Amino acid sequence: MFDTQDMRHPCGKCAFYKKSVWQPVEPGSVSALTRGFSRKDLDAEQVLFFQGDENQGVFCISKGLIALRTHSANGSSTFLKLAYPGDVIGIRSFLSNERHKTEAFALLPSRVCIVTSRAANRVVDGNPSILTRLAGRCISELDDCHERIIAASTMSNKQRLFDLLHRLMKAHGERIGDQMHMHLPLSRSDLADLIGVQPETMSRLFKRLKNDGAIEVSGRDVQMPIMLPMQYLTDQQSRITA
Amino acid sequence: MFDTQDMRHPCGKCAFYKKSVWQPVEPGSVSALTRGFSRKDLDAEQVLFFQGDENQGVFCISKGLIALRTHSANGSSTFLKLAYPGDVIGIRSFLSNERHKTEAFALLPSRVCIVTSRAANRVVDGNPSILTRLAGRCISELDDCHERIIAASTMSNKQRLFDLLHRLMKAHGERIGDQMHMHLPLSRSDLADLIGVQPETMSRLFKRLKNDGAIEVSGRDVQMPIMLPMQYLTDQQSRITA
DNA sequence: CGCTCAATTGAGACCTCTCAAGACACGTGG
DNA sequence: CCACGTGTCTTGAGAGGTCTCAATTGAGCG
Repeated sequence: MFDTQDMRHPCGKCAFYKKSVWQPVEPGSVSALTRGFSRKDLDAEQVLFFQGDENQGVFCISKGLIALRTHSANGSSTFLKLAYPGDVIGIRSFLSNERHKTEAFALLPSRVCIVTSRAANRVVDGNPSILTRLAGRCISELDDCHERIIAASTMSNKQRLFDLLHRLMKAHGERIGDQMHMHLPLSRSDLADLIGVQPETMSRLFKRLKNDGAIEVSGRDVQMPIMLPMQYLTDQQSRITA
Repeated sequence: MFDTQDMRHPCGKCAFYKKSVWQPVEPGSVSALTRGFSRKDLDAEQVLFFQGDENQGVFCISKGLIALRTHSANGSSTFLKLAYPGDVIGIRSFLSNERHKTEAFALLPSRVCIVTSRAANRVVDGNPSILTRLAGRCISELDDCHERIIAASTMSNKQRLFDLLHRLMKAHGERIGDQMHMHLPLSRSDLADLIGVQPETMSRLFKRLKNDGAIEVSGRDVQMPIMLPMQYLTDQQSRITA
């Protein structure tokens, strides 16, 4: 058994300690981990690493919201992931020892915990089970990507936007009566890069959802009923609620 | 240094031995590997595993072409990957110990080498470096998925179909004069599931590429010039040829 | 007020979907 | 040999969705 809190372990005080990829480690690895460990606070809009940067370590999100996006040669950009507290980013670049293929920047004021690649390598060498957990995170990412590919080719953009808003609502929303309310952490054109449409189309998708009565919108404030109308339920959601 | 061929290792005779995820292993692990090792020949259309099956092991493709697809509740299906000789499939399900989320079936007569999950676990326990290589395969898959997500949101379907045909041509084509020729290993509706459009649209995309003079088509036989016209070059391709 | 940036709206071209009907190759049985 | 399925692929037509370019609105801010 391992403690769910351990003050000698740099992640000991973290709310995500139980699920940490750096836990459990042998007592001998804790000092190496501690030496290579640091925290960093990010303002909204601040960049954690750029596309093309060398890998400086593995980042675990402690607070806030980090977006991963890539810029293409033609000037367009695509959001690949929204990373929430507990998520680990930079694994791809760390394990493959390649430059970052994505840019990471904060959508909200955030805090990340950093383990330098050198320390991470040392800890992994001493604790192979860490690799299992890192691989597990890769698998989760892969599952997310697969879901997204499937969604992109089987669902309409309107549905996918609603799904996205629904997920954001679960993460950022608060209940007001029988409505859920949130302040969107993304601009319209960020949302467009997430769904894969042009900003103008995003604006029109919002309008259509509004006309359908599925959501209420005012700027970045969004409301939706707690009980979702049938036609907006994803298979997954309907399975859960059924 | 490790031999590129080792007759005691079950993969010793394989053309992909050098890149095998099961190599190098300690001599003591070879016997465990051998005990859990088998080969299987598949006819075209034959299924290797179904969506929802328990993981029976890790599969390495030795010959042929295996497609991974998922069937959704609404009846539509999506191709997630074409796996060529040297590729390893079933890693996701093996590492996460979950049921297969995809169906694997042969598009061409194929041969796969199978390591049972029990043997794979044993070998991994004794050789943590195997995990690094398995994780490396996950990373590659992740990169592929990211590329596909980016392509889906930045390129037209016509361009993406051309890219796909171009990649298939590199894998299956043969040169005839200044043209490349191939027999498509996939039906039109499989191609549609790969690009994410309806079969009718796939047919029309072919027609447009034909009208553009980019390809020549007759049934499943496709020809394209070795020198690609400028507007069909992907950024990646033009970087290579530049 | 005037500037700037984000967001919306309009118009027309183009693309994709759906449903339906035809074309084609390839079997099998008469 | 032909007629007749069967499954794949193609084509047509209309509705609806998306893109592009351009103009407009709206919200901060000096």
